[in-house]
Amino acid sequence: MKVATWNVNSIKSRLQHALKWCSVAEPDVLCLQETKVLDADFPAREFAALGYEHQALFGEGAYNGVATLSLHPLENIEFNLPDDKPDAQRRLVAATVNGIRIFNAYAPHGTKLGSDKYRYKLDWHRRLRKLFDERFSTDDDVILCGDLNVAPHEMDVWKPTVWKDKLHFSKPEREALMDLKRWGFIDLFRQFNGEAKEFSWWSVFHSDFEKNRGLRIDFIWASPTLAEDCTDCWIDREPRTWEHPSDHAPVIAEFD
DNA sequence: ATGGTCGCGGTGCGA
Repeated sequence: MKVATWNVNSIKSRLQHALKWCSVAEPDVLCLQETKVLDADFPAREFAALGYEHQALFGEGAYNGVATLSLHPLENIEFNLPDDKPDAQRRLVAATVNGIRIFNAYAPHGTKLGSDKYRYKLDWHRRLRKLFDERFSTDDDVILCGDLNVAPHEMDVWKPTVWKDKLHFSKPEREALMDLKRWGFIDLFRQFNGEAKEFSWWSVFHSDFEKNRGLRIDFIWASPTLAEDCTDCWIDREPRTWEHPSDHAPVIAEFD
């Protein structure tokens, strides 16, 4: 089984990229972030035509939004964090596929260090950790994937001296991300790629991708026993080279 | 070293 995550930065703008990539990469489950579309306007038929007829949609009009698309049935679909209000930004959808509980997350950006939105970001990571503490054991088969908007280590940043104390790499953000991971998650990309400097995001400015000035902020994390069943995990930079790309590249994990 | 780009929606803001 293949699980993929991709921040598409508007599914309406990226539909042809997403369909093309799906038909080649053939993920069983595709977790999308920043869909930026109401559920009623999501291009559901286009994905169903490729076999992704099981869909958990959780979108807004212009911002945020997540969607989990699957070749296999999605069970027990849940939205957002337990203590989120009904009108909270739509950033999280969970579903069970083949016995695996998959959380598809779009963490807050944070906007600016020290801002209210920055504090909301740190608190969002904390509340997500709480969800796993309260609801799951590390013996369960759990995946947390998506755009977590923080680069954990220096090797996940193109130039750590430039990014020190910057949004996405500040100490409080890295600590919040590490605390979430310490629930028991294994970073599947790192399980197979050692200290490789590979990135999943480059700014929208073309020169940053051309010069490979990126960050690794998109992840597929798995609980320990599930991580043992993972045979590979990689970042596919190809769609980032296509015309009018998302600023993010997809990440894929394969399981036995 | 600086400034550079999109998406949304119909102007400037968020990323």
